[in-house]
Order: sequence, then structure tokens, then C-alpha cells
Amino acid sequence: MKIKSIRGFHDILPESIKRWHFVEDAAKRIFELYGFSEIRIPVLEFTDVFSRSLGTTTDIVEKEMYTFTDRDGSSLTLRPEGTAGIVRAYIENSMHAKSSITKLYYTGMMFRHERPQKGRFRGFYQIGAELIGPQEPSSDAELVVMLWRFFEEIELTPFLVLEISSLGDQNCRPQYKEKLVQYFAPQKEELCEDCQRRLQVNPLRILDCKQKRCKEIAANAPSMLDNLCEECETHFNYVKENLLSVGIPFTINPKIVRGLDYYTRTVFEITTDKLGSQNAVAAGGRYDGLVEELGGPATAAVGFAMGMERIVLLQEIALPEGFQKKVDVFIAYLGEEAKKAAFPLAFNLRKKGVSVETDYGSKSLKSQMKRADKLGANFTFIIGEEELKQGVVKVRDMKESKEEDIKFEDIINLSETFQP
RNA sequence: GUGCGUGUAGCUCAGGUUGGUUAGAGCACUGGGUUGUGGUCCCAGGGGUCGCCGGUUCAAAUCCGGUCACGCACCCCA
Repeated sequence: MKIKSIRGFHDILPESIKRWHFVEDAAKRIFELYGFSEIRIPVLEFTDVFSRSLGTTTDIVEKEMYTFTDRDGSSLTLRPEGTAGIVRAYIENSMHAKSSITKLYYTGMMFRHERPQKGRFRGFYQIGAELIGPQEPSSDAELVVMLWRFFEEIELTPFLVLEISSLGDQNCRPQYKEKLVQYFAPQKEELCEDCQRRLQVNPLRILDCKQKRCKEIAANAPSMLDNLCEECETHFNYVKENLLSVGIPFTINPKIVRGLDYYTRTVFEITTDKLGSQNAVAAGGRYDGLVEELGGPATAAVGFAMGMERIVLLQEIALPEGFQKKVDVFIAYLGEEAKKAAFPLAFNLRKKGVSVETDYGSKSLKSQMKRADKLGANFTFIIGEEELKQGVVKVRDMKESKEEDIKFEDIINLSETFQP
């Protein structure tokens, strides 16, 4: 048996890591600008943390978690998403007592036992942010704006659509659910098997069923947005107004139903039509009940998570070129003496911030030049017997194909000229 | 979890239907043409358990079964 990675888990190789850094750096920069701080939490939690917060009837909890029993018999789960663990950490560290407003972001691998597909993995990276404390709609809006700003920063917005909706709250959602059940019940026989089950457990989910007949029936179903209580409607309108005031383009899609039970009021999704059926790039919403549900003080919160693999995939489509690593200087040497002289030269140039590559063996000048070219070196330094004798380095400008002898002792002072 | 498709060199792919000597190409890699000069060109070389396991056969990359992985759709979701 050849050794290999687990199904649905993948390596991110050096040739694509620049894109990952680009995306991660932009996220960190923007999020910090909006006052968020990074938090790092464990990958493994007690299973309760997830089953209590995500809702026991969700697919994630029902059939997608990597759950196993620890040596002492306790049930542990590899995190399938970030929010539950953040809230656990928020409560455990009494963060509510340190400040009434807590802004956190995180990155890391999540685990879901799904059938792998393009843009869907069993081990995948997410970046997410949580704004815990305020219940006012301007916090929802700020979070959505920040997310959109991030996508603007990495130039992906031309490929993206932002959709928002409201799921109501403890007051209006139960009534709405009741209305939905009443609407669907008479046509129950025509719904697909899944939806017949959903009618019992979570009628909201019928709204985003993809079956043709279910869609037809759902088309005339009452909308949550027409059934919001006054507080929820005011909240939703305020969010929309805030978004409009800064020119963030969005559409309202009352059919957005989040996969996790903890959401209340505002929900949003950013999707693309460039990635096939795994079209959600980022999604989130308000979850005012979760902190209390997990044993903390009643605390409002909004958050989102985005899928790194999907963003990087999109990024490759948007910007196919321009992420190759470049070297400032390649030092080519001929002979053992020159090799020994090249070593401290490389050391000192790197100390000055110049990126330097060299050979390690004793290849021909030709093959060293070839490698310099392949690495995209701006300059190649050639050191041979002649140069050693004269105490110079032959500096070749690779783009201009021009050469110039520079004295060994002057090279370091000129280091800035070798960087683009 | 379901359906369909694909799996041959590091990469992209021929060959397979009509089983038959050493399984090919381009790119990449190494070396040489130019005993010290890249990106073009020419020459040569290295590299393949034909995804894996089993079956049919004198003989399997080729036919059959299973399995694994990937892709697409369902599902789900970031």
C-alpha cells in the first residue's frame, strides 16, 4: 500500500501558497482596520459544544462530524465550523466582563465528512469573524461592509453577489413557522421525501430545496420578510439603510436559510457563479441566542465565515498570472574558490534584504544561468577565476542582458539597486 | 449517502473498440552543441508496477469484476 493522504484532505503546495498569503494578509489587514483581533482556539472540542450550538437536526451534526471517543470515554469532535468554539472560549474566558464589545477573527482548518467535490473538502480552511455584544443593526451592517471590503481588496467583487435576508427572532419566527406548516401541509404528498421530513423538523428548509416540484410549491409560500415582527423589521431596514449609505451592492433573497440553527434576524451570503455547485464563498448572520444557549450571559452577536479554498480557486480564475516568486539576485560561481567567496556574499546581501539564490554543487555556468532565468532573477552575479583575481563581481542585468564589473567591497553598499 | 464520467511519465494527453515483440508525444528535468553566459534553436539522456486487487486467456494498458481516488450533478454548505 502506497502512503497517501486521507480522502478529502489535500496539500497546499508552494506554487499556490502566494495566493493563500495574499488572501490571508488582506483579510488580516482589513479586519484589524475594523478593530478585530485574532483568536486561536483548539481544533478539538467536546462534542456538546457543537451539537448544542448547531442544532441536532442539522446535517452537520447528524452525519458530517468527525466524532470519536477519547481514552477517558468522553466524546470529542474535530470542529466542523468556527463559531461554536469561539463562543465557548468567549464564555470560558469571561470575555463579556472585560468589555461589552468583543471583536474576534480566526483562521484554521475545519472538518466535515462530506463527499468531496470541487470546492468541497473534508478538511478545509475558513477565515471567520465574530462581533459579540452589540445587538444594534449597525453592527450587522459593519460586519457585512467589512466582509465586502475584503473582497474588494482582493479584487473579487466582480465575480460575487451579496444577498441578505432576515430570519426573524423568538417572537416572529415561531408564528411564521406555523404559517409555513399550514401552507405546506395540504400539499404534503407532492413534496419530496426530504421535504416531507423537513415539514416536521424544520419547515424553513423546504424553501431552499432544489427539487423542481418543491420549488414550484415554495414559490407561493409566505415569506419570512412579510412576517417579521416590528422590532425585526426595523432592525432589517436599518441594516439595509446602512449598506446603501456606503454603496455596498446587495440583493434581498428571502429564501436564504442558513444551515445552522443558531441564526436569528440578519443572514447573508456571498456567492459566485464561477465555481459550479459549491457557490457559497462566505456566509454568516446574527446569532443572538447562542451565547446563552452555551451557558453564558444573554449576549447578542453577529459573525461570518468564508471558505479559503473557494476564494483561492476564484482568485486563480480572476488573476491567473502574477503570483510567481521572484529572486533579486542569483550568484553563479565557477570553481571552489569562487564558491567560498559567494557564500559570505550571499549572507551579506540577504542581511540587507536582498533575496539571493545560488547553486550548491559545481554545475556549469550555463546550467546556473538557466536556473537564474527560471527563478526570474533580476540580476545574476558571476564569480570566476578572472573576477576573483581582479576582486570584482560580474553583475549581469538579466532583462537588459548587460554586464558590468563591480568591486567586491562595493556590492553591499549597492544592495538597494538590485531590488525592484 | 445516490447517479454518471475519468484514472497511461513530474504535467497535459495519444494508444484501448479489432488483446500479441522493447507503451508513445509535447512540456518539464539532466547533459551536450558554445572547455565562462539564461530566456530561441538543435542533439542526446533519465524517468512509467498503464490507479490498485483479482478474474478470463498461451498472452491484458487493452476484455470482465471489485476497489480506491478525482471530476460533474444530487445532497449539503464555507
